[in-house]
Amino acid sequence: MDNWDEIRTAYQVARAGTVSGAAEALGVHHATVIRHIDALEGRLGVKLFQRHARGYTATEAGSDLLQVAQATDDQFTQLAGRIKGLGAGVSGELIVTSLGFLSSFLTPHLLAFQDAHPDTVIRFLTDDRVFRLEYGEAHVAIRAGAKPEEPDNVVQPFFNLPIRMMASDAYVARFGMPEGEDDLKNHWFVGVDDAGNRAPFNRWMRENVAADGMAFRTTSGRSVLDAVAAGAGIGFVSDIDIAGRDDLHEVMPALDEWAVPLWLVTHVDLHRTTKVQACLAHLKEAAKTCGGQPGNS
Amino acid sequence: MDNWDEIRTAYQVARAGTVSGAAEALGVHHATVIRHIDALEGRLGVKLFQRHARGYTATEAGSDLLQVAQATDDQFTQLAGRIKGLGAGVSGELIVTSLGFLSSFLTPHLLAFQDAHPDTVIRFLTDDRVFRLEYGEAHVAIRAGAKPEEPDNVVQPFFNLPIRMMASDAYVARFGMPEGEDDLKNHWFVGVDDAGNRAPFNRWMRENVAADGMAFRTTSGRSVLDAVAAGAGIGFVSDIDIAGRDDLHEVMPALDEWAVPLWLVTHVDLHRTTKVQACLAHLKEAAKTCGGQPGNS
DNA sequence: CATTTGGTGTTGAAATTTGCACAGGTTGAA
DNA sequence: TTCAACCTGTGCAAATTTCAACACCAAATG
Repeated sequence: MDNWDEIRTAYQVARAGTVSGAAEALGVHHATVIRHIDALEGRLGVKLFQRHARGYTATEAGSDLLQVAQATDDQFTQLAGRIKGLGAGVSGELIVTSLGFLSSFLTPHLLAFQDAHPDTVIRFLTDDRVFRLEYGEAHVAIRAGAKPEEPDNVVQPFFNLPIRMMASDAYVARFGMPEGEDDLKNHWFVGVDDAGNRAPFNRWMRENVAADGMAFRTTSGRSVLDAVAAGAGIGFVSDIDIAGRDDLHEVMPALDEWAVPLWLVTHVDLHRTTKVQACLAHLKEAAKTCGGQPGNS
Repeated sequence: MDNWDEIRTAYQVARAGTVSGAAEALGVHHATVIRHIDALEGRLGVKLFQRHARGYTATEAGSDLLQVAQATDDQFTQLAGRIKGLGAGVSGELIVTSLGFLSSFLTPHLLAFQDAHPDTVIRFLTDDRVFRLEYGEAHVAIRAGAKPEEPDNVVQPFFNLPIRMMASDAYVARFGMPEGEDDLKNHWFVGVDDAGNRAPFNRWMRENVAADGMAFRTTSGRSVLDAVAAGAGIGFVSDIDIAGRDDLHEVMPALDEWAVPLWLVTHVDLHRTTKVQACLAHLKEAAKTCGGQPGNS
């Protein structure tokens, strides 16, 4: 049963009882309607209507079709309403993804967003791997580091996450606080064990701290925080991880170049939906009020 | 939500996951599929799919459409099966109509037909008014008299119903049997009170029996039979009404010209369906075996 | 009884849709 | 790394569909 449009035409004919009426309802010429009916009957091998001078009356087959098509029409109308509402309103599922270390910062704001839009169900995915927007894995992704340049992705600056050089109570008790920038070379450091890591604060560390000053190397950013907290050495910690802890102390004033740029990334196909727009606006507002520096473009 | 074909295209894309796959399934060019999707999305104002190099993946709206369209496709497939079976097989409703006086003859044959085709429900309509095939009031009509010439009706000869000149026991007891054709003018007759009645035996009666010989005039054929049976006079009765009665006696041998031609009439739109054909075949067979004279064309 | 109205059905002309060929991109394997 | 396979996307020509106008018929109307 191909050519659903002909079924729709036949449906209107059955409803109106006349070809002309159906043509008007469909907004096409009545000759078109006649041809559709003829084609459909020809393909089915059954007469759907009995023709007479005053119009068409449905045969059994025609009434059967009328019923089915009636239901279909209702379904499609509802579907169109749902879909349009889906695009226009803020409802349904909203998938946000980011690297794991942003979770503690993002979660409260996402919850606030869900409160503001009760019809939405937010799924917040964090993983080490990068979720691919092209495959519909997420609506909004927060990326860190260099500006993503993937095609079909629209990228907006989120904010620059300040990174500070921190030492824990335990470290200070054992080794004391560095006395200014020149004293740093006499201290132990904790860092990421990845020469290719291009984060600006890591580059700074590689350049300004002797390699034998690295007391502890880890592979994940999360472990750095744990190592710093345990007193293994001085390390770079983001504002997010610092918040609410008083066992960490800033070793020297943070340099702007250390800050990690964060990006809001969406797929071009979904970027214009009001739902995604609402989410982006909410996140940007959150970044503004929570003291992050404005992102660079 | 107009243009159901585009929904069907979108459905196939959602199913296949690629434009090319959908195009192959639909038997159209993949460019056509892309244009359908674009048009549909444009009209809905919502992206149904996310495009990437490996194909299309459905968004929420797309998955919603997939579900609805899946159900629709099933519905239409079932419908097509039903309709095709409806035309091919002998099932469903079969409406037969005739003038009332043929009821006693037709009913047993229609019951036999229904026995032979258990899936059919026969509706046998008899009325004085002529049912109109053009409006779908009946599938098969049995007409009497002159050959119907309505357009869009296909007319086949059924059989010639013999008409006999009969007198009842009661009449013979009072007035005796006419002694040959010449004696008819000395007897009483029962006839239809309608000068315009063009039935051949009525014309014959008007020409060969003095007007004052008409003892009893009625308006319906049924009443003639009752009047003859009651002994009001001699009258013309069809073989159908004579069958099984032994209180009626034939006054003189029936003339061929008295016979009433019967016609099987169907609407051209329904004539080719196997159901109608089966019914016509059955009725013709019944006419042959039940002693009717072959119809004239 | 002529006339008007509202419908079907059919033809050539126009417009839209479709198909084709090719460009450009990505993925995965050699 | 290169290559091959596969998919999307687009300009242009062809084919199909649609439109417009008319003929025609039947029923309603005066």
